[in-house]
Amino acid sequence: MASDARERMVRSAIILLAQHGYQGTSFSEVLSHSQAPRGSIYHHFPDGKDQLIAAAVEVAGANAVAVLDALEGLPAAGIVDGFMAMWRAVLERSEFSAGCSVLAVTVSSDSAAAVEQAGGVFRAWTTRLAELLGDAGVAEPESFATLMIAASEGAVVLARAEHDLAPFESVHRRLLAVVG
Amino acid sequence: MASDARERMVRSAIILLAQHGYQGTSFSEVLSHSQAPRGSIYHHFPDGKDQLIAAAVEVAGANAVAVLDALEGLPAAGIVDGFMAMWRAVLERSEFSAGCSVLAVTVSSDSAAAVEQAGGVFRAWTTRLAELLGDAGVAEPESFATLMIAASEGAVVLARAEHDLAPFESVHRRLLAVVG
DNA sequence: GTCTATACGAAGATAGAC
DNA sequence: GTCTATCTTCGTATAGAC
Repeated sequence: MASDARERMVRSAIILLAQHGYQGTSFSEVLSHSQAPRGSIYHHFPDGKDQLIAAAVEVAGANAVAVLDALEGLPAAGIVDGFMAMWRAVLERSEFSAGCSVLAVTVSSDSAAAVEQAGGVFRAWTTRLAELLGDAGVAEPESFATLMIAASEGAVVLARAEHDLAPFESVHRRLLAVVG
Repeated sequence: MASDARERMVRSAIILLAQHGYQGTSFSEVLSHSQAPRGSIYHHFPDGKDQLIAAAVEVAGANAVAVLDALEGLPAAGIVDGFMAMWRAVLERSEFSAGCSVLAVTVSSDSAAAVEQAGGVFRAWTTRLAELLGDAGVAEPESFATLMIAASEGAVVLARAEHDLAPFESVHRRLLAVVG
C-alpha cells in the first residue's frame, strides 16, 4: 500500500525520537527503520524534517491520550497504575533504550515551534488526566495530575540512565501513597 | 590565562547541553560560546567530543552536589525549597531555554558510556539528597529523594515546553505538601 | 599551546528521469 | 509515486606549521 509509507515513517520517527532525540532522528535512520522508499520523503513531507517531527509529536500525543481515555471510570489508584504501566512498557520493551519522544523533542530540538507543540501535548495530557482524577474523587486533581506527569517523565529518564527499573517503581509507589 | 580555556569550554558545554542537547553541542558552538581558541580543542580533549561531554557531565553533577551540601542541617521544607530554587534559577535566567544537562545527555546522546555516567550522577544526587532528608527526619528518605529528583527533572521539562513556571511551581507545592 | 588547512562523512534538501 | 544523482552545509577529526 502506498499511503502506508507515511504512517510507517511517522511511527518510526516516534521510536527514534524516544531513543536518540531530535538530531538522532535523521531521514536516513527513519527510512531504514520504516523501510519506506527513499523518494517518498518529500512527497509525504514537503516541508521536510520539521513536518515529520510535528507529525510524530502529534501522533505520540494522541496515543497517550488514548491510553488515558481507556482509564476512564477507574478509581484513582487504577489511573495511576494504568498511566505508569504505559511508561513501564516503553522501558521494558526497549531495554531502557527509549523514553518519551515528546520530552526528547523538548530538550533536543532546535525548533521553537516544535517545543511549543510539545508544550501543547503536555498540557493536553495534564488536562485529560486531571479530568479522570477529578471524576475519581481526587482532591486538587490538576495539581496531582501535573505532579504525576512530571514525576513519571522524570522517573523514565532516571530508569533509562541507571538501566534499572527501581527508581521508576519507587516513584510509582510514592504516587500511589500520595493519592491513596 | 592558558589553562582557563579548558574550564571555559566545559562550562560552555554544560550550558549548550542544557539548551540544545547532545548533538546541538558541537565543537563550533562550544568554541564560539567559550571564546576558546580553535587549536586547543584536541590539546585539552585528545579523545574528542566524548571527553568534553564526560567532563561536562562530571562538573554539572558536582555542581548540584555542592548545592545539596549547602542545604545540610536545614529542615525538610528548606531542603525542598533549596533544591527547587536551583532549577527555578535555571529556568528563569534562561527564559525557559535551558534545563538539566544530565537529562539532556541521557535522552539525546548516542554514547552508551555517557548515559552510564549520567546514571551515576543521578544516583549520587539521590543518595546525597536522601542523606539530608533522613537527617531532617523525613520518613522513607530514599523513596522521597527519588520522587523529588524525578519530579523536579520532569517539572523543568514541562515548564520549558509550556514557557510557563506554573507547572514547576505546582510540583514544588505538592512536594512540600508530601514532605510536610 | 595555538594556528591554518584539510580530510571525510553525514546531514537536509533539490532536480530531473522514469 | 518513487528513483538516482547531486548540492551545500556542517560535523568530527587529523596533519603539520609556528
